[in-house]
Amino acid sequence: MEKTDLARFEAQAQIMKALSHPTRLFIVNELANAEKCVSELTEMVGADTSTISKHLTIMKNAGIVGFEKRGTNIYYSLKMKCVMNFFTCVNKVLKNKVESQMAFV
Amino acid sequence: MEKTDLARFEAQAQIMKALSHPTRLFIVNELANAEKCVSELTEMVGADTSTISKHLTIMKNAGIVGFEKRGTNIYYSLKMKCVMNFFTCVNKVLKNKVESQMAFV
DNA sequence: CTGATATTTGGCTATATTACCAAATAGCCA
DNA sequence: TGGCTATTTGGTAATATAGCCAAATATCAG
Repeated sequence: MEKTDLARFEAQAQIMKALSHPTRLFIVNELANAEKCVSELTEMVGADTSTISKHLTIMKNAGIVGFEKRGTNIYYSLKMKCVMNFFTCVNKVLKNKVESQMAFV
Repeated sequence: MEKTDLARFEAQAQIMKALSHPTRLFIVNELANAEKCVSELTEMVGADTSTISKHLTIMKNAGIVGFEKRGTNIYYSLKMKCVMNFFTCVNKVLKNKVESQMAFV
């Protein structure tokens, strides 16, 4: 594998990794509808504020979400809109998996 | 978060996770061109055979790749074709990241 | 400035992932 | 059968990730 290719795959993998956690996927789905502040997301998820903050930092660093400070709140929004199309693709794979499991019944 | 939603996000996260490693992304890209057996991929990556085998198992379980046994070889192929579109999306994010870093120079 | 709220950061523990080596398994051919 | 090649599986050590608590930081209202 070429060195430049490796660097590209590592960069891509970092973005994929930032999308590889149930809570972060939940957040992405929420932000697809509307921007939300940390406390709103915290309440929706039902975890510690610091946990949500860290999840948001990971996605912020990956370039998936953006943020805007308004007063004491920080509003996060979905920057990577195209990720929503991919979920359709992922759901297709899940559907196939379910069907192939059905075949054994 | 609803219980059924959580289950869906967990399932999606598992697929994303299976795509969150540079070596696995390399393999996906190779398999997009043509099916390959484990030893071919092993040579291309330059890692231990068992390492590649485990990467392939992860993607097989996620439903990302399929396989076919022919003689002593096992040929892996890309099942989740739509993932290739997503790489375009991921590369857009990377491009934005590079540009926003340039802004500081 | 003080107190109250919102968010991030540091520290710690538990768990998960990765890579390599060694050994097991499977198919093929002499 | 016995040996050869291809692949998977088990074991282990190093590293990364996730969650919570406590503490730090920032903004606002009085």
